[in-house]
Amino acid sequence: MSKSLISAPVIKRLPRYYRFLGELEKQGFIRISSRELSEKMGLTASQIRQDLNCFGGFGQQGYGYNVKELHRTIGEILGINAGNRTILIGAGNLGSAIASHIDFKKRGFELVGIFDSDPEKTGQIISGISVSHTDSIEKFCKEKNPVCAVLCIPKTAAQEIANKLVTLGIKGFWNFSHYDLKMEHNDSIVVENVHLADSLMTLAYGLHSNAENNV
Amino acid sequence: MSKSLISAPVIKRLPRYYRFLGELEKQGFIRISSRELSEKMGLTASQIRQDLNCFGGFGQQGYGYNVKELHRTIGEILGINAGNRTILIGAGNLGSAIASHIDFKKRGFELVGIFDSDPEKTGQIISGISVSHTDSIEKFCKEKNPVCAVLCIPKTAAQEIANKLVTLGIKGFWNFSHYDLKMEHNDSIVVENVHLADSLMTLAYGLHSNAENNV
DNA sequence: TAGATTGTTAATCGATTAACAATC
DNA sequence: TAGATTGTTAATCGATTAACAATC
Repeated sequence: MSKSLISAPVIKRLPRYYRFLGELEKQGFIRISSRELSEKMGLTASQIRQDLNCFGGFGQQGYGYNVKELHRTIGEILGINAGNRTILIGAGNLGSAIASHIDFKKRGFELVGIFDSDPEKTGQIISGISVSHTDSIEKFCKEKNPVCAVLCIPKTAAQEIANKLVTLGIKGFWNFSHYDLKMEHNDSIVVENVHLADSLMTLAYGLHSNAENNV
Repeated sequence: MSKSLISAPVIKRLPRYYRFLGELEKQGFIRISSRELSEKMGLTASQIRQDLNCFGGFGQQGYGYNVKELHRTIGEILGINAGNRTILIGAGNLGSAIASHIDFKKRGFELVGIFDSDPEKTGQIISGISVSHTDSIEKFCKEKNPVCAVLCIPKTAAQEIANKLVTLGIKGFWNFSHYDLKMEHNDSIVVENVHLADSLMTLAYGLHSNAENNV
């Protein structure tokens, strides 16, 4: 068990801090105060200090934070160097795009296998990896022990495949299947659901409500 | 102006309600109580009743909610039938996948144009639409008046293109560019940032923190 | 040292949950 | 009618913001 002691809102903000600090480092910033960073990010300085202090005192009174050091530290906290071995299931439009477009290495992952149930896709090379048939997942997992799976499959198949993958040792899911995976009674499995359609509908609401109010 | 009176957490939950109700409708449910729905969705019944009552009293005491009717109503609230004319900029891996994979129609959008700065891409057909060169965006907007833009371009180009699109009448952005668009002093523009890399890093954190705690 | 800015505690704000009267 | 379940108000909880003493 042992749920993280850090609250979800804080964790969700970490990648954004990481992103901004990386940018600042590139731009040559050596140090930055919580106030300066808060203005750039559109947060309060208080929140930044509270957030960072969940993990330790990374700043220095009267000086601020060392940009490079803080960037590196947050990367460490996020697990940027974990190299989690990862498989991707479903080499359709979206799956292929995710495989090619996302820099897994930079985010703490290593893409080691791509699978699809369509025999026509088998053998295709995506992002330097040859697509295998889903039938071979079990064998692959036993040999290579991946810990993470990206699901780019229809929602009807998602839960079943996820359950099977858990028995094969998968500990984390990046789920694009328009379905909320349920991993009941199993706190050791982490799931990140990406609901692109939900995101788009939130945008629809924004446009709709603005239009209604003649903004 | 006129910021929505509904809080962001509520709005973000609407698409999920919509999804679950659609599923229930398909499964033949005629009515459902807040308690029953709360169990299926992993929320409290209180929250569901509070959320729905932001928009009106859709239920009936002693009975619950009519599934079909509630589904339809939430769709209406989200603006599922708005048919927002939409252009997509950046026909790379991700852009093409989004264009093909997302059912824009079903979410209140109509994809009417795809643009890329690479002349090699011009003329390619993606999701039934011929890719045009970005140089022609201005002309296109003046003729077709799209209201929404999907940005699948590198982060370095995002802000500049977005600014230009705003002058051409674009009111909403679905932004995949790994960059937080800033539309200052302009409440009439809505932005939905999709940070796939941030999502992946949140997953990295989950795996990392679980591993640390020997879960 | 004086000035700046953190780390941290206390106050506020907002969101979630609980309770219950209204009512189908 | 009696039972069920809503709509809504009140209580609680947690997250954000403000304040300030500690300290570089």
